[in-house]
Amino acid sequence: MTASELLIRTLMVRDKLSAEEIEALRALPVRERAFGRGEAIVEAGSEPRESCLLISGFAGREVLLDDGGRQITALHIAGDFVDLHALMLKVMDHGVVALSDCSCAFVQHTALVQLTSTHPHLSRMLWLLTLIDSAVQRQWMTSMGRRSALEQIAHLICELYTRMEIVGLARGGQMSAPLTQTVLADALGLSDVHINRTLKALRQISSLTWKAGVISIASFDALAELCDFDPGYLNLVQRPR
Amino acid sequence: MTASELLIRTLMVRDKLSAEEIEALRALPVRERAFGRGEAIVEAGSEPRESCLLISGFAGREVLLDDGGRQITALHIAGDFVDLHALMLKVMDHGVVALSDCSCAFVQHTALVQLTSTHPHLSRMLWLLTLIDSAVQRQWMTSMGRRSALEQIAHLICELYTRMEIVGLARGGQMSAPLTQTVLADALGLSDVHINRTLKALRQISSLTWKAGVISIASFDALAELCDFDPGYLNLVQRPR
DNA sequence: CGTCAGATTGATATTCATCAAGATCGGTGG
DNA sequence: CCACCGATCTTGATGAATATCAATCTGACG
Repeated sequence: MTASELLIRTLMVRDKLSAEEIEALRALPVRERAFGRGEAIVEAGSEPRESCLLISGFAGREVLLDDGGRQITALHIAGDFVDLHALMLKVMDHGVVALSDCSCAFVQHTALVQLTSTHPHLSRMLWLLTLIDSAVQRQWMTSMGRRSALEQIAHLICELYTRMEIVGLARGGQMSAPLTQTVLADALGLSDVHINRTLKALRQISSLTWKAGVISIASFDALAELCDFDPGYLNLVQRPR
Repeated sequence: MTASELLIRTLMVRDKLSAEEIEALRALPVRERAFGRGEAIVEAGSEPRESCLLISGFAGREVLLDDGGRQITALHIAGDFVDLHALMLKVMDHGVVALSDCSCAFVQHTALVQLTSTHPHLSRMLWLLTLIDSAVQRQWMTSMGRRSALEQIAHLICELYTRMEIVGLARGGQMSAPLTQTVLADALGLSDVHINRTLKALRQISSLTWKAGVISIASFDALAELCDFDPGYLNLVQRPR
């Protein structure tokens, strides 16, 4: 699927778009580029002149520390407008990295600013996307601060599954998730060893499988129950915005 | 200071505003209201029709869990447009609570939407404010996941001091911070007992004082050094946005 | 067959939570 | 003015959660 169609679909999950708006999105000029796993898509400290929409693969935002530690603050999947932030922030306070092989579409900031000027509603919709990112961050913080490692992992899996399902990348309790346990550790703020052990425990109590980059969930509801997952924060409802 | 002047100042830290834009902001109709400490400013699950700008006092965003736990995901001070999120998200996935006595200004969503339609640049500036919130969240996540409790507290103090200084509420190493240790614990994802002990350690190694709601920092630089604080993420620079 | 990244496991140390008990302090009613 | 009260801060003792260090195991792949 092309970048604009992906974006249109992502937006239409949250609100109706007029034919004219859809046209405007289709008219956005994009430059496509592939990244290998581990490659930096946007460097921390840089000042990008374009924003990146993820067409396929997994990407993450990361903050790196002096001592070599890193915190992944967000995971992104196909259809996510990964780097709208740079549009307003100008200087990247974090990096975006490919967690699997990725295909990206870049849109010039000038084109996006133009779009926000001529289409206030689309402007709000893009704003909305970043606000949903914020809501996801709130849930991650809640997990890190107040949920057990087990619940934390379960919650992340529920979130990922829900998001993947929306874009047609998950179904029947199965989804591809080519994430290393170390990546998971950096995302959840835990050590990789602890992730390994907790994952083992989770497999045992919830008949869940995570092998060769594929997660299989026996019962999503049971998993959601376990970690008190409520998808409301993902804003998967059409509403005038 | 009035709500609009506060907002104008907050925005002008990040970009220049035209006289006409300043006029438009001044013309925003606001309704003011006071809240006592502990009072809910915006209820989780509600669907506000107006957004809240903090005129004075401290407020927090909080996510509550089944088991009675809570995670505070953001702290807000005078000048912060606390609840722009509701403008797009419609349903609150979290609550906003007064952490001290607060004075708030509410702006109707209809007025804000109107503003975003007629003033694309102001629209982007409001968007920017929420993106800065996001950047702050990233730092908090980094602290929670990868910094020690000591560094985490130090980092929060550095951030708060920097933000307070901008709006003229801190100077000479002193600022008012009427926050309970329990509030701090809920914000950092730690237990209140642990906060107490770590705070004691921090007082000893960095000649810092926190008494009767007033924080005194002997050397900001030393504190910043301790936790690797870099204010870049707060976007305290004027730039065309 | 060797290599390498990732997963797994064991042993041990550290950090942090929990439970319980004072201590401090501002406010309040008598 | 004083006794009391509740909220907050403080401290100690103990246990659970998690990190760290060090091997070993597995599987893909040249």
